[in-house]
Amino acid sequence: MTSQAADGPETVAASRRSKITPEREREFFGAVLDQVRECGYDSVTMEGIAASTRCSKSTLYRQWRTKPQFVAAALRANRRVRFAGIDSGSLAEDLRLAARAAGAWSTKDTKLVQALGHAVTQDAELACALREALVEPEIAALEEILRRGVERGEVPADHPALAYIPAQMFGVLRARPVLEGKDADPEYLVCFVEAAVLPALGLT
Amino acid sequence: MTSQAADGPETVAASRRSKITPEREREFFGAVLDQVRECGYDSVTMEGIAASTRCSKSTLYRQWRTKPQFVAAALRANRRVRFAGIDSGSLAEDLRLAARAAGAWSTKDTKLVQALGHAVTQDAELACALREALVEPEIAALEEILRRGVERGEVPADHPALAYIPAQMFGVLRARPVLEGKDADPEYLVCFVEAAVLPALGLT
DNA sequence: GTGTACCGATACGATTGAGTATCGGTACAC
DNA sequence: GTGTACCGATACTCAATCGTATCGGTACAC
Repeated sequence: MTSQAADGPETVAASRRSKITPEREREFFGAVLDQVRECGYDSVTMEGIAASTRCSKSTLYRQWRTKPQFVAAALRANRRVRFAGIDSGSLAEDLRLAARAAGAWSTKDTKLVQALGHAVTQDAELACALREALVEPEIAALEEILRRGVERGEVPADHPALAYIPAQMFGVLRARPVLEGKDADPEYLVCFVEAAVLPALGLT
Repeated sequence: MTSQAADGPETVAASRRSKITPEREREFFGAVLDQVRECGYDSVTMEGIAASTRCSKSTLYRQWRTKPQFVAAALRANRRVRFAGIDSGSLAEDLRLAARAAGAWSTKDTKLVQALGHAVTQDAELACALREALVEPEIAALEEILRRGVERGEVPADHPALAYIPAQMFGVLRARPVLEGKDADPEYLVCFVEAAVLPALGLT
């Protein structure tokens, strides 16, 4: 809040460039993502965000030039690795843990992907931000889990099912709400891993 | 099949109730679905459809009361079972055939689902039409395939992987474009079935 | 105390699209 | 020939939203 007074020579400009604190920014970002999840990208309005965060439209347009840029910034700021730090020493257990973690985020993430699904085809920056925020980090983490399993010799490196695991996890996560009207909760995903993924890999 | 929709105070209506022939109607429906796939639901305008089919907005509003009703009608008219008639006598082969068929439709279907993904949460009729057109028929057909396999004794009725097969097929279909930027073509899906689905079921 | 720079409120311009209304033209029934 | 009912064109109403501009207020620098 009080200026980070240990900056460079241009401290004045740097510290007072914007009066919007990181907390305040997170508020904006949280509001816009909530709105997107709830109403869809097209239905979100800058006026609505301004009203719900009790700031003015001017502020939003001053900080971020346009609506897609604003949403993209919110996505990037929300970037997080859902299953970081999973490393139990066993591939099967890692996959179960990953399933559980993915299930825990499933409601919010799926809604976001769903809501942005189309907007993404119209704005390249938005598409990029979505990939960076919700797709690539998780896929990379999953591949890392698989890589370690291979390295430990739990499964052969050229096992044909390996390549499909990320798509399976991702797909089932997104598909269940459509098919069954229920979110893919942790239990569902763990059962899926045990019933389909592990057997396909030849694990227990 | 005949163009008679919901409207008839009986009468000679059968012959001249609407001058719109079934062919003409298919033109409208084709145009609107193409537009939806290409630009998304929100970006589709009744004016645009009218212009691209060289009819007048009045005609569209006379036949279908509102935009969502129009799109829903188009979806229902487009209803088709992608893998009807698959029955090779072997579960593994049936699943391969289903994968091939699903892959063949994947580009158009996935775009449609993607484009309507959000609109569907705002209009119940649209949601219903989408389910009826692109989700339920295929799931039902797939379950029928599985049922026959169970009946033939190829796989036990309570095999835990069975329940996840529809979600997997559907999910992988929708997930690949997001993860790899490529459509899930028939070869990809067949490989998936052979690498992951059949092994999980304990089929060669 | 004075200046600067950002904030919030609000008004504004411009565009766009849904849905309605009007009107002339025309195919078919009788 | 006359009537009916639908079609296409077009003008219109109404509402929403993007993005800009204006203006007063205020926190901080000096």
